Amino acid sequence: MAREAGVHISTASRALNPSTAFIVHPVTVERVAEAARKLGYRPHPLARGLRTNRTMSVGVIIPDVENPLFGPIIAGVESVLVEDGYSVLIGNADRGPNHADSLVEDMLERHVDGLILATPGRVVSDTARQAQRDVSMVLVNRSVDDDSIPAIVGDDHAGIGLAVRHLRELGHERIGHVAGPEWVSTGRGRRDAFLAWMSTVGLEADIDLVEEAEWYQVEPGTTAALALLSRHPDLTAIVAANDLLGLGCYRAVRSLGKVIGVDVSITGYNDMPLLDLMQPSLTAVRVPYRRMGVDAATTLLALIAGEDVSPGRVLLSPTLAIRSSTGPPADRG
Amino acid sequence: MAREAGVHISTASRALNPSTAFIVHPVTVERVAEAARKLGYRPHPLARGLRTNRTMSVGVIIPDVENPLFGPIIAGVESVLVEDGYSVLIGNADRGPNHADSLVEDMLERHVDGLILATPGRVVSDTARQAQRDVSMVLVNRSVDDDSIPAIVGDDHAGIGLAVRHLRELGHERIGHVAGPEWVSTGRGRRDAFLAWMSTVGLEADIDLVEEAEWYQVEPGTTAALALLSRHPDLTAIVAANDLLGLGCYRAVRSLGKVIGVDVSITGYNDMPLLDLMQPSLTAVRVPYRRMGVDAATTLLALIAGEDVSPGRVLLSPTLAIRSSTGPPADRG
DNA sequence: GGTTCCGCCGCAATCGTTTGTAGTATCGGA
DNA sequence: TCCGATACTACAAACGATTGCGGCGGAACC
Repeated sequence: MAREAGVHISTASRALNPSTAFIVHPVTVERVAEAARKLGYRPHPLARGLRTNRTMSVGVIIPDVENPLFGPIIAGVESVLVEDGYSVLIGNADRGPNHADSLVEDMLERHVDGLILATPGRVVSDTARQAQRDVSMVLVNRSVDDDSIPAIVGDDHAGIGLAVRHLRELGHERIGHVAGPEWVSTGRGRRDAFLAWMSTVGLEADIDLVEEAEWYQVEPGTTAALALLSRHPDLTAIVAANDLLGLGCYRAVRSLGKVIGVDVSITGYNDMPLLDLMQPSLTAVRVPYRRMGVDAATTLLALIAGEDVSPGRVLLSPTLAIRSSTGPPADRG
Repeated sequence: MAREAGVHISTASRALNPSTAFIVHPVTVERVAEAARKLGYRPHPLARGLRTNRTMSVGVIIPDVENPLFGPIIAGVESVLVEDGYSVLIGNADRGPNHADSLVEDMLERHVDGLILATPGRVVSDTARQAQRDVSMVLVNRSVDDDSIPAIVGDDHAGIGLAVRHLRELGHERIGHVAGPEWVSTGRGRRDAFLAWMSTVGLEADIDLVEEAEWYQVEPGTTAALALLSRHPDLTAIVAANDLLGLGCYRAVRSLGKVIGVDVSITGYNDMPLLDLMQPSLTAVRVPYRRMGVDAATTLLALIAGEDVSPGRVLLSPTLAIRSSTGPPADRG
């Protein structure tokens, strides 16, 4: 130990710890620091954690690590936590609905100092709810209906507004919506936002203009778009609740012999990578996912530090990446 | 503690530990187990780790978490490690070349039981090299020139072979290669494989048929493809060292007024998501990344368990996803 | 009946820190 | 000279587990 090297025993601990260093003589501090440097001394995190009851680690639970969406969130979270000396434990909840709960329990057993949940759903399990008593917790990219847990989410209302207004400004009047599943927070939120914005821009807010896809994937998107277009053959634009659904709309529109961006404009949501390389490139609402991770980590640190954080949800403003899947409606011949 | 609840002191420890349970009377074991269950007792991992010198955690260092390529690797690693009670600490080395080293040091300070490195480069830093003394270590998706560290990598030779043979069977005879940077292990490896396979299938293995892109991105791909096609206007097919490079070739080919899959066939490498939705969809060599993660974690566990693992590299066989960017060469008019 | 052996359990040290408390030296004031 | 305050520093008890070793009982053997 550095203690042997320098001179004395546990004085070294105080000397090395900035918040207690004032107790020990400056000269001694320097001597200890020197010895520590020379010996390459590193405090043992386990011993320290055992005593202080902190592990300097936080758990991040992701519904599906393979989904490119979560990369930026993880990166954002990691970037700020590492800065403060925390480590990031990741949990991949891809084994069904209650897998997330078991991961939460694992994390609690490991005595993480905080927890960041990105699992979907509009309600949180009892496990998670009571975990909140034991550990600081922040939600990211999802929220709970009663806002009892701090959440960092994209502003879906604003995002859908960007899409709807963009289409309206291009001249579209018959706009439909391919929605995500209702039980997912983003599914219902974006649908409601769509209807609200339709009337805001002076169009008919008819629930019949909405078709719910079974899941956020290409196939269900095609199915939903076909259903929507058969009910309303005169639609000139579709707002999709998700990029993959938007790409699903591509297929539907093509199978009807129409041209994307001319006969029917399409917008996506999230702006995942490679959309700009599609033919045509997909106009999409861009959600600041990295920022989301950064903010989640920041509020988590605040919570851990004991600062009181308002439990509500923080909305991050999206932007619109305008590409070639949207254009003015074709003249009706 | 469960000890108070059950009956006695540290006998509980033995009773709960399967490998020492035989020392204590079966009846006592059951009583302890019962008490532990009732009290919801959980051993404190820090206390245990302090004594046993194991943290039951492993570090995974990724060059860029935002790259969709690494999602499956992480998922694979996580899936097997969690099974054995390990936690996964992730480190995102996106802050330049020596960031990975500092992450390795962080991990060592945390006393991880093992380390999985996915950082690129054909050589490993001194830091990493000497870290190998302190901790079990496995490389994934990269290897070192001297094979001194166990590595799980895709079989690039076989993969390029799939692409070249596929094109050859379609009838192509003038095939070029857009290579990755030489300093990256995959860059050089795939280039060498390309040249080797060209002569294997009875074509001219001319280094002049290879153009090196500056980096694995779309833009450099376009640049390289343009250079290649201006040198060899008669090429009917291009093997790209990477999907993004392949997509870069799309632009180059189009800008020359040629049709992809007809005038010029193109193959990618990695088979990242969404390639099937491109127009045309990109034929690509598919690398089993999840499997790669699984195997890396498995060998790491073997290393940790003290079994001796051959330090060489394990090659995972790729497959070929044939899509519409490749087709028989157009008849020369 | 006494000795040995064996199965089972408890004692106490240990891992490497943090931290409350006690101790020591130095100095100034009376 | 003695006392008290001040300014450090050392002592030792935690934190919660694992583990070598010694003890204690009963059974078996002579």
